[in-house]
Amino acid sequence: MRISELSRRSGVPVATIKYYLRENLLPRGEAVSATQSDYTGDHLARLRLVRALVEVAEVPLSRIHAVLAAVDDPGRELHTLLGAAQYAVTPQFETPADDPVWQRAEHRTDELLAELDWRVDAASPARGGLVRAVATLDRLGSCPAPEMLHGYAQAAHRAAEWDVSRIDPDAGRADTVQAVVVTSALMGQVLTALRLLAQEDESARRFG
Amino acid sequence: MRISELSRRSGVPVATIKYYLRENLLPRGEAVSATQSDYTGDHLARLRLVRALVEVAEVPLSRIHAVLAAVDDPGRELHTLLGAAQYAVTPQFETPADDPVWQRAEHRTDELLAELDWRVDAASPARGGLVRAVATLDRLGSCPAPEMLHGYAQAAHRAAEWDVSRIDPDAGRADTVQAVVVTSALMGQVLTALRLLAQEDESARRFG
DNA sequence: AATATTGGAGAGTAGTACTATCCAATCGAG
DNA sequence: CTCGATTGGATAGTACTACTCTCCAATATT
Repeated sequence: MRISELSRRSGVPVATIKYYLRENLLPRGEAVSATQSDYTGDHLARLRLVRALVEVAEVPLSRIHAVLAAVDDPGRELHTLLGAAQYAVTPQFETPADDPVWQRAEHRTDELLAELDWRVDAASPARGGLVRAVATLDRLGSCPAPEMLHGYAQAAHRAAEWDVSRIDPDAGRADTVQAVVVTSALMGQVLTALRLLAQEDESARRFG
Repeated sequence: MRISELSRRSGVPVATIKYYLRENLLPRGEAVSATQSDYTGDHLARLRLVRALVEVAEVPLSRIHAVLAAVDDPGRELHTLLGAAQYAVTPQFETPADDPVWQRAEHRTDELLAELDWRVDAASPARGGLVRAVATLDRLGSCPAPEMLHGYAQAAHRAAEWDVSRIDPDAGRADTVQAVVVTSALMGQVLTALRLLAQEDESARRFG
């Protein structure tokens, strides 16, 4: 298909598609002539993936690069892909060196992970994000109780079981890889939205 | 305290504090003279709240305005505050009019909410976010199974119970209000991070 | 032959969140 | 009391992201 059809079928303006081509977020179509390239269904699927990550998961383009590199790397093992997808969609930040609040949060986090017996990388961006959130809550005087963190961890574990059970290692690689990325990013939005709705319901039952 | 001390104690540059004063994200200190104002502990707490929402919860300043308006409204009832906090921290977007995928997602969402017997506002931004995420998953060919959505909903409900149980209606109003906002925004980050860590653990156990 | 589309490149734009500079008033150490 | 530092207030400038627009020559379509 030509670029105008790709635009029509995806709903993405031609100018934006050209921008993605320049930024290597979308591979070039096969050149048919000096003024025409042929785009395939794969291009359409890739474009939809990029738009889903940009619009819905709100992943910055710079990190979508990393996601796509992982998706396109044929040598990547399945169990490292999830880590790469997570790494790419998780915001990065620098950790303060000598902050007593931070160190306390780090200690509480590691204690929690040890009690749960979760095998996670100490350098995982998700661990950093958890430490930061706990430290921030602490600083605001709303430090969550250990039981609350455990309750949350159980809820998170339940969701994660569904996520991982969804991965079919025997399916075609390209499909699996995209499913992992999509699950990681978009099911997170689903969980967030469901939590807010559950809050609304629970609050109405108790106080409404 | 003076502005320099407020800056030192919060870690926020003086120029940024001045910017927040201009943008009405922070109330002005009491004027002592033409070149000096007095800032209190309340200013420090407010500043920390704004920074937590900006840095950790990644709420845009425009929406922090709405959060603070809800926090500062003395006539606001408790059970409407959570809604306002949610509304403020949830990204807005326009819904497509005639999109069969969207309508299917909307139908599936309402069915789920009906089965769960959750009493939620049909105009809730969280409901819109859920519909959008489901529609996007569908469009990418990874539409979640109803059982998976139910599993996620149970996980979300478990987290929400902790959130709501944390609200003490008898505590001082200002504290309660801030706790609600903080819980809504920052515990969401905690849940997200815990889900990613649980994925890492679960994936290691199954495939690692 | 006339009109439209394409690939490609470059510059321009809109929005967000600061950050820097300037100024006159005033504060504070010596 | 003097003189450098600080403050409130205003204005302008910056860095970054994600597009969006314009232009061109080479095709493609009618």
